[in-house]
Amino acid sequence: MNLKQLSHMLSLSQTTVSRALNGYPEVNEETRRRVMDAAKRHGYRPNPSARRLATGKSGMIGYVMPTGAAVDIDPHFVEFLSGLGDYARSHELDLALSPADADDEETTYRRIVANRQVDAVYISSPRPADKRLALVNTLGIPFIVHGRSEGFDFDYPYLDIDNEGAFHEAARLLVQLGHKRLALINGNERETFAIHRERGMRRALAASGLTLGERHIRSVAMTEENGYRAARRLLEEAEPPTAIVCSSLIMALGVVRAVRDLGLTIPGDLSLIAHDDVFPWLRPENFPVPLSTTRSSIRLAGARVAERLAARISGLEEGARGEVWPVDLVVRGSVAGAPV
Amino acid sequence: MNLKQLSHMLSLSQTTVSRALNGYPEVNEETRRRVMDAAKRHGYRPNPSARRLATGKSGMIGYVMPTGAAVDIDPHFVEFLSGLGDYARSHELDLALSPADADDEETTYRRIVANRQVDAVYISSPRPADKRLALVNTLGIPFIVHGRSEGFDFDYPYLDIDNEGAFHEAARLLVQLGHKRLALINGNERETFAIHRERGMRRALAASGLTLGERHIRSVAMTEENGYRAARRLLEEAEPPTAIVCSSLIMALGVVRAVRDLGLTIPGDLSLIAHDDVFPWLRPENFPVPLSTTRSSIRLAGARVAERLAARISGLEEGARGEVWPVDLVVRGSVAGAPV
DNA sequence: AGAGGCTTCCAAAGCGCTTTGGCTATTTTG
DNA sequence: CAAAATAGCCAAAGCGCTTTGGAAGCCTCT
Repeated sequence: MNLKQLSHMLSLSQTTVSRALNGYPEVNEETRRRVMDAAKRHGYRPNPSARRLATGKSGMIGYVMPTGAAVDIDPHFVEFLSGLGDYARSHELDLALSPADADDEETTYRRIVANRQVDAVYISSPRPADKRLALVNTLGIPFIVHGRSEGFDFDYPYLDIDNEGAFHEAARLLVQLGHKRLALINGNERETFAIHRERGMRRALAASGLTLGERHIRSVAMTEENGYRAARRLLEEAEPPTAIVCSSLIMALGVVRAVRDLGLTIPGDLSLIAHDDVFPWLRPENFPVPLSTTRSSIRLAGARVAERLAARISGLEEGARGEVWPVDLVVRGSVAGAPV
Repeated sequence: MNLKQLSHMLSLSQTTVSRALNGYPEVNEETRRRVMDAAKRHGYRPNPSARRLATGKSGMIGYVMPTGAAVDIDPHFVEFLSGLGDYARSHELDLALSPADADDEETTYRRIVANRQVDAVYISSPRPADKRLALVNTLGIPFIVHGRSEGFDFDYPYLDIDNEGAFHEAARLLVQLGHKRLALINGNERETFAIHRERGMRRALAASGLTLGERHIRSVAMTEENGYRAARRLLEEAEPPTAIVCSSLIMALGVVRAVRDLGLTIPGDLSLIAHDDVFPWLRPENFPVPLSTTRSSIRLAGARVAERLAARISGLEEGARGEVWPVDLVVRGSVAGAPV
C-alpha cells in the first residue's frame, strides 16, 4: 500500500493525503480525519527510502564505531546503547552504526553526512581538542557529545557527568577520614573524563595541603588485569597509599584481587572508592567488601542523549547547551579511617 | 556531484555511466575506463538514498534490539558487535540497530523488511522454536542465526559453537578426576545454548553412571550476583557438589566470591570450569586461581556472521548451511581431583 | 545485397514520497 | 457589491538513481 493507491482510494490527490498525514495546515480537518483513518485501517506506512530521498531525512541516529583487531569496544557502550535504544524506540528512530577504521574516522563521518545517512550523530569518549568535534561542527550535522572536550574556540552541545566533582568528593571524604597518601587508578589519560577526575582529586588534596605524586597515578585501559597491576605497583611501594580511587568497577575487581594477594585487607589497610556506571551484571554492593562508589547511570545518559538528539533533529533544541549531571557518592564498607 | 552532472560532463547518458560504474557488460571497455576515471577524479559517490529507492537494497545489516527498562543487553553483545563491525567496515556495510519492544519484536521485523531498511538480519540468543526464526524465514529476508534453535520443520542458516561438546568435555574431565557430585550454573534455561550445555553435561555424567539432580542445576541470568547466589545454595546443601561448571565468566566471579565467603578453597574443595567468550577486560587466567575454561571467541563469531551475511546478500551463499565451531577446553589451576 | 546478430549507447519510465505553484470556491473586507 | 483574502485542493516537478525497451551502427553470413 503506497501513497498513490491510498490517495486514489480516497479520491484525493497525493498532495492532500501527504499533507493530511504530515500535519500540514492547508487541509480540511474532516478530510484529515478521513485520511488518517483510512491510513490506519489499511496499515499505510510511508516508504522511508522514498521519504528519505525526497526530504533528505533518514530517521536515524548515527554512531561512528571505531573498529579494528586492536580496538576494544568497552562494555560501557552496551549499557549506553541500551538507554539510547530505549528512547529511540519510542520515537521511531533507528540507530546506524558505521564501523570505521580507528585511525581514520573522518572519512566515515564525511560519508555519512554527505550521504545524509543519519539525521544526527553522537560522539563518545571525547578527548581534549578532539578532531571529531571540530569535524562534525563544520559539517553542520546535529550532534551531541557524551562527555566533554576542551580547548576549542567554539561551544558545542554535550551531556557529561561531573567527573571532577565526583572525584573531588571521593577524595575529600578520604582525606577527612585521615588518609594522607592517596592514589588514583584512572582510565586512559588522553580522554577528558580521566583528566577531569584527576583534576577533581588533586583539588581535594590541595585543599588540605596534600598532593598526588606522579607515582600515585596510573592511567590505563579499564580492564581487570590493569587494575590488578596498577594496584600491586602502588601497594608494593615503600610508602604505599592507604586509599585508592579507581575509575571503574572492572578495574576495582583487579584492585581487590591485588589487595588479597598481598595479604592486606579492605578497609583495614586500604580504603577503596570506584566509579560505577551501573552495570546490571556487576554491582558494587556485591563486592567482597561492599564497594563505595561514585555512581552515575550510563544508561540514563544514553536515553537523555537520544532525547536531546531527537529534539535537535526536530529543531526543538538549538545552540551549544552543555548539561552536566551530578554524581552520587555512595559510601559503603570499603572506606574507613586511615590506618594509624 | 551526482550522476546527471557526471554524465553530462562526459557527454554520455546517465544510463551508460551508471552501467559503466556498476560493471554491466554492455559498455565499451574504454568508455568504462573513462567513466571510472572521471568518477574517481571528481569523487563521485552514488547517493545511497536514491540507489536504495531504485533498487531496494540498503547496504545495511540489521539487528532488532530488544529494549525496555527491564531488558538488559548483555555485555557479550558488544564483543560480538565488535567482530561484526570489523568485517562490515571492510565491505562498506553499515549496521542498523532497530530498537524494539521486548514483548513485540515481530512488528519491528515486519517493518524493517517491508521498508527494505536492511538487506539481511542476524538473530542472536535464539530459543527453541523461536518465533523470530519462523518469522524471518517466511518474510524471506536473508538472515543468519547466531546460535541455534530447535523444533522447526525447516532448516535455517546458523553459526553456533559446540556448546554441548564443550560442556561434555568439561564434565568428562571432572568425572575423570574423580568428581561424583557435579553442578551446573547455567544461563537462562529457555535459551538453546543453555539447553545444549546441560545436555552435554548430562551425557558426560551418564556415561559414568552419574546424574545431574534437579537441585544441582541453576538457570539464571548471567550476573555476578546470580553466580554468587547459585553457588551459595549449591555449596550449603547437605552434600555439596565438588565441582561446578558455569556458563559465564561473570557468574564465575560470583562463584569464586561465594567459595571464599564459605571458607572453602578452589580447587581444594571445589573444582570450577566456566565458559569464556573472551572479553578483553576480564580474563580467566587472572582469576585468584586461574580459571579453567571452555573458550570460544564471540568476536570471531561476529566477524564470521558478518561475512556470511555479506555472502548471502550478494547471492554467494545459499541454503540452510549450519556451521558449528569446536570449543577449546583450557585447563588451568581451578580444577583438581575430587576431595577424598 | 539483404537478413540477422552484436556491440554500444540513449531516452524515458519508474522507485514513492514531498513540495512548489496554481486554481477554484468561499468568505471577508472596505 | 466588487475586490481582496482565505481555505482547500490538485497537477506536476523534483529527489538521484536503476532499468526497460529501443535504436544506430557495424559485422557476419548466406
